[in-house]
Amino acid sequence: MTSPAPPSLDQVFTALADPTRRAILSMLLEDDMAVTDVAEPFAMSLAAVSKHLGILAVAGLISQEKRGRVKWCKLEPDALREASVWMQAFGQYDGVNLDAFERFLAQELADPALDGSDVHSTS
Amino acid sequence: MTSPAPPSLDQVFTALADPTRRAILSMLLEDDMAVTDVAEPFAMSLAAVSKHLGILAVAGLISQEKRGRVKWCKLEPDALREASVWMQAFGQYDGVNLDAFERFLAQELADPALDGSDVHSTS
DNA sequence: AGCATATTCAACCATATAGTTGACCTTTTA
DNA sequence: TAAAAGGTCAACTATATGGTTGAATATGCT
Repeated sequence: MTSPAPPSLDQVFTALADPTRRAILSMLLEDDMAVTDVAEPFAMSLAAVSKHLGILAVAGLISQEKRGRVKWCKLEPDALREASVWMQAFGQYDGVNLDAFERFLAQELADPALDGSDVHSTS
Repeated sequence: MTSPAPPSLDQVFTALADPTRRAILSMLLEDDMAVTDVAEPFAMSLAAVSKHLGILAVAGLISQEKRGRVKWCKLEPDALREASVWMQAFGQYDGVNLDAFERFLAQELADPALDGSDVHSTS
């Protein structure tokens, strides 16, 4: 078998263009999941979700490892970095909202438990 | 005429998924260009390039202004901000809570002035 | 062994996308 | 005023995409 081609920007951006696939990535952000569990919240067939996962895998955004009869899906954030870097070339994001973003992250990472509904409250 | 809907992540990522459109963005990074000049290096019809530019415009990635018979195309890097920040959440911070992040993003995009940062500072 | 579970495969359908060509409208120029 | 230049529109074609269903393939359980 040939070694897999590195994911292209085409594949990464195409994968990200679908809201179902972005939702899947969000789910995998929290934890690794089996295909069936990924599919559960969606109003579409298991086969359809399986296809979406295949597209995400080809794009390098997730990896899939089969243990027993269960195929585990894992977020692979590295693939996003290439695309992110590409985008940075266009953004003069200097002052925009990265300051606010970093403050958000600081709070988020400091105390993920209290982010229920008042993300920006300081209380 | 209705005010244009703000570009969605769908539209931005879909626009970025095509190599021709990414090449166009690269060209516009250097300078504003007329439609005919944008089309010149591509081995496709002017109409096809015109369509690509329309897709980029709907995604908010470029703006188009008609002066005389010439329509000038200008890069609008701000539209990349939302998508880029969305990606950063995956690329760098494993533990980030996406629900909170989405709320942050919604507020940020709705009213950047409210977040207390010096949004337009020239670093 | 036999059945249930987890996942994919294959065939199919509807719609979207990227491209073409030729006609058309508007603006500039001779 | 007539012709050329800059773009878009409309109709069409081919292919890609996202979804379905039913059958097939493994693996695990009793």
